[in-house]
Amino acid sequence: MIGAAMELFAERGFEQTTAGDIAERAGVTERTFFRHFADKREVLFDGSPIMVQTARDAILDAPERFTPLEAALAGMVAGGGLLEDRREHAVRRSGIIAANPGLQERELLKLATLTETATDALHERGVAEPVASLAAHSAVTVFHVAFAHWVAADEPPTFAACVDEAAAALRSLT
Amino acid sequence: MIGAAMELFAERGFEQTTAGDIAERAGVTERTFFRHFADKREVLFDGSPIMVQTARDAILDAPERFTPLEAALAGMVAGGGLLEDRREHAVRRSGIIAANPGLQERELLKLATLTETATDALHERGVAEPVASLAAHSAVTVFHVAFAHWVAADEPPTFAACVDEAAAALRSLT
DNA sequence: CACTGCGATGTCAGTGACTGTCGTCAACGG
DNA sequence: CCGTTGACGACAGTCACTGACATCGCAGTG
Repeated sequence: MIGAAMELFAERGFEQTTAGDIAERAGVTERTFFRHFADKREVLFDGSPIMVQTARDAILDAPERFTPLEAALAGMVAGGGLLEDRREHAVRRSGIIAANPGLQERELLKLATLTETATDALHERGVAEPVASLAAHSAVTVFHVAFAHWVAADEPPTFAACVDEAAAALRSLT
Repeated sequence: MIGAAMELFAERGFEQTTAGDIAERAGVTERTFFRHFADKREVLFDGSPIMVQTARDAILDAPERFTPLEAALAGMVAGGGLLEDRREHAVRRSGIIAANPGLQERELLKLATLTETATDALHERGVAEPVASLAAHSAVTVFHVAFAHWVAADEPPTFAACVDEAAAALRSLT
């Protein structure tokens, strides 16, 4: 079903594709489509909960000596690592999202839940406010910038390398 | 029209209010409502472009000696300053948004355009990538955290004070 | 004063995203 | 062999939003 949707979005664009179109190509009913996905946009964000969970686990498993920001960044590297072997898919998906404001909104929401989850994980590590929120926000910002760079690059670098690069730039800010 | 919408959202919630309801209370047609607002959510984000513009101007007007982050933060203080004398409204609005995921999505999108505008303004100041993006992201993060604190506080502090506080915490991260 | 845009609005019909409900059918455990 | 359960199709309904066209008030112009 996700495959059918991505095909159609690539062919005619997101708005020009109706939920019925996707369902038809997938060989099911429109009603069934909405049983699997809360709304038309969700079909592009299927793996998001897994990534968030992975990031959370990595933050909790990070060595104790790590600063809050370092722990949060470790989570981003772990989460982004899931994309490492599906770069093709990630690039196509990212192109579709870039072409539609509504999808960007949804992506922002997913990043926000990543931020919240990271904040909670830092709390569990004993980090207090507002440091936890700021470290989580900063780490997700780094993730965002790193992802953009990783997707745009011709010679694909390691995702972790992109994160390191963006994190270094962040440190140089203050 | 904005007043009518806020009343209804507060009375029965965002989802339980139809565009027709808002139009009726405002004494116009549903069609007219959609001539003034691109969609039902936009009615809560009317002042956003002005705030973004104010922030942009402040970034461009900041003293040359300011670092990129300092300039971006000056923009956030200026933008947030617009809310200073309408705190009541800001608090009610923020409660409505917090109660609805769709509205949070839209708010995130507005923050993203603030980030983009700030990035562009930094570019105009001669700041290069990825520093410009990261400084803008960081400043908007500070804005976000500061705003949440400003809205939640019982004894309302100055918005600028909230920004300073959050910015100090940010600096302590690295 | 009559005439002429023109911008804001009302009216109406239509599309598409979602939702609630009900019936069917196949897998599965007892 | 039978009751349960879960996934699905069928269908009707609501609501967000859009395009097309008619109307109306108002400013400027002769």
